[in-house]
Amino acid sequence: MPELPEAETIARGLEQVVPGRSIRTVEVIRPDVIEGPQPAFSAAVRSCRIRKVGRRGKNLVLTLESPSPSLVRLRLVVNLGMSGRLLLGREGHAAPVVTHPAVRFHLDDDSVLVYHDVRRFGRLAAISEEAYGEWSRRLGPEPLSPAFDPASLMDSLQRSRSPIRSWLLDQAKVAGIGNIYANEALWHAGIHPRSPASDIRGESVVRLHGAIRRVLTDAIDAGGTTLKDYRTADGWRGSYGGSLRVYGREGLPCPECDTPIERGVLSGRSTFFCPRCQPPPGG
DNA sequence: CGTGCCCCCTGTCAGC
DNA sequence: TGCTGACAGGGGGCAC
Repeated sequence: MPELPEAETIARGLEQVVPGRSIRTVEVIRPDVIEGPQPAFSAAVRSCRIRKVGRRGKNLVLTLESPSPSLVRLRLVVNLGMSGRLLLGREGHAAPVVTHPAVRFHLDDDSVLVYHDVRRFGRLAAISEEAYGEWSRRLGPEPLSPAFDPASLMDSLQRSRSPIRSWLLDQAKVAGIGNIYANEALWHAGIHPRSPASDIRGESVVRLHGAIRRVLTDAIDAGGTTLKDYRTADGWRGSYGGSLRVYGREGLPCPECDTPIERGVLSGRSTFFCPRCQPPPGG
């Protein structure tokens, strides 16, 4: 669910308020969302000071500093899965959106950071800087960073025959794109979801690069897309849903040419496209 | 390196 | 009203 724009919105919201605060206690309500042994997780993060809240791909990354033995740095990586939320509230004044708390971080200023997850597909991991580096290296480039440019995108696309929609969902290729923004970017670029990655060349690569950036930045500006579960750290909904051109719009007219939007299934997941603006590969 | 298929889990909605 | 099946933003593992 939450993709890059949603994770970015949450990270920005938390970055404004939580750095400098310490974790007083950790309450693990649903141990299955913890990566690895839960006692080790709790012991690792307890008493840590939060230094920074960032993002890598769709994951939230909190940089923590342990007071003992000697200001050891570790990273709290939060993958929100399909229905995860990170909500900041006041102790004893849980927001009404908190119906399925999985982990509560009680901070030293009477606030609580709640990891909330109905389906519990999300995961929380407390890892060393070294392990974080290894994990991060396995992910593709950040699509909004200078490292992601048309030339390197073209290079990467040439090495795969995967349908482009599947290619975009592969976090090792580009980090942070999920099913909503993959479908949206392909519509903006005029590329069919089943087009083999290596068939995308020249001007199409430039259009795809631009479409990915445009869709992601516009979605960040809108605070993300709330279809159902996603909320900002303050519990607000994202408003990019009104800007979706094809996702979830089967049968509705294409905003560009009025042809009804079609829905297909690719690798078991829905894909939406305009059959006229996004001509199928090979015909 | 691909693909499809299954699983994790809960909630919602359409159809009967 | 209730039951059943399909489906949902993610990702990992499996066989082929």
